[in-house]
Amino acid sequence: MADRPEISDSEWQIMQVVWKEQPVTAATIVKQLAAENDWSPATIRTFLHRLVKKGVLNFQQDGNRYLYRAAFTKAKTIKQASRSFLTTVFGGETGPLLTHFVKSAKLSAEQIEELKQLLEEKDPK
Amino acid sequence: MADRPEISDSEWQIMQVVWKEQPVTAATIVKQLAAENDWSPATIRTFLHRLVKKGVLNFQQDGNRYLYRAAFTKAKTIKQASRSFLTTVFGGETGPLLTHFVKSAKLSAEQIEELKQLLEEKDPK
DNA sequence: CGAATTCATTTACATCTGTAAACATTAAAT
DNA sequence: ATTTAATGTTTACAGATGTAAATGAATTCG
Repeated sequence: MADRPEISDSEWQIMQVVWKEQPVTAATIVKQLAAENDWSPATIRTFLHRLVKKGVLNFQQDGNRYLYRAAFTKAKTIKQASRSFLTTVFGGETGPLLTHFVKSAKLSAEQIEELKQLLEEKDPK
Repeated sequence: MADRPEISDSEWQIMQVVWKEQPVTAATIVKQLAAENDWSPATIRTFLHRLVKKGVLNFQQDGNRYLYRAAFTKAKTIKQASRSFLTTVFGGETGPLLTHFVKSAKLSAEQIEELKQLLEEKDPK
């Protein structure tokens, strides 16, 4: 439906750790996600394998283990997922999406200010 | 992974029509989506069937066809999907999500104004 | 060096999705 | 009333996803 490599929900969790820690070993990812998600280490390794197969992760051998790296930037991947979500759930209408999230958000004064600033600078179209 | 009835991308398209037109027949949905998505009528009927089975759609018999109705409001369903997306892609951080969408959005002057207004009224937390 | 441990790869399997044809039932047309 | 058309139900099947054990290869410990 969406763009090239489709990343599932579980795989997103893996990727979040990868982007934060890369280059990263499977062991590190297991340490950070196994408990939190009640995943067995084998499950996490399966996800890593699939992500490599999908071309979302690259790796470099280091002794008997791999050092994984994201094949795409987090920004780029977020952009694709966001576009897809916008289309699917909000019919492509960013206005309503923003309204929804602004209403449901808990924002600090600084964040509110920053967003107002961004809106200020935005030229209407 | 997320909340109760999981709605797939294709199913979302069906639901968008249902919320707009309900009560609605399969024929109407076919008319609106078949061409656009290059789906055969049979495919659309499968989606309808699955949505009923998932409890996302209800129906009422009318002669030999069904009149479908959404079991949940669009607002409620959007809310769940949005929460899920926020968690998965933005790690639950609404601030960055808003920043992202504000930056990528094409907004009319009115929309910008409305959003600034909403932010204005928002008490920081 | 052999044993134990650590990784990655393969295999497994149920459920979900996308996609649609086959079948049965009901309504409409002749 | 019989055929035809419309509509829902069942069946099909490949690929994706969640979940994980079995297997094989490499490394480290004794």
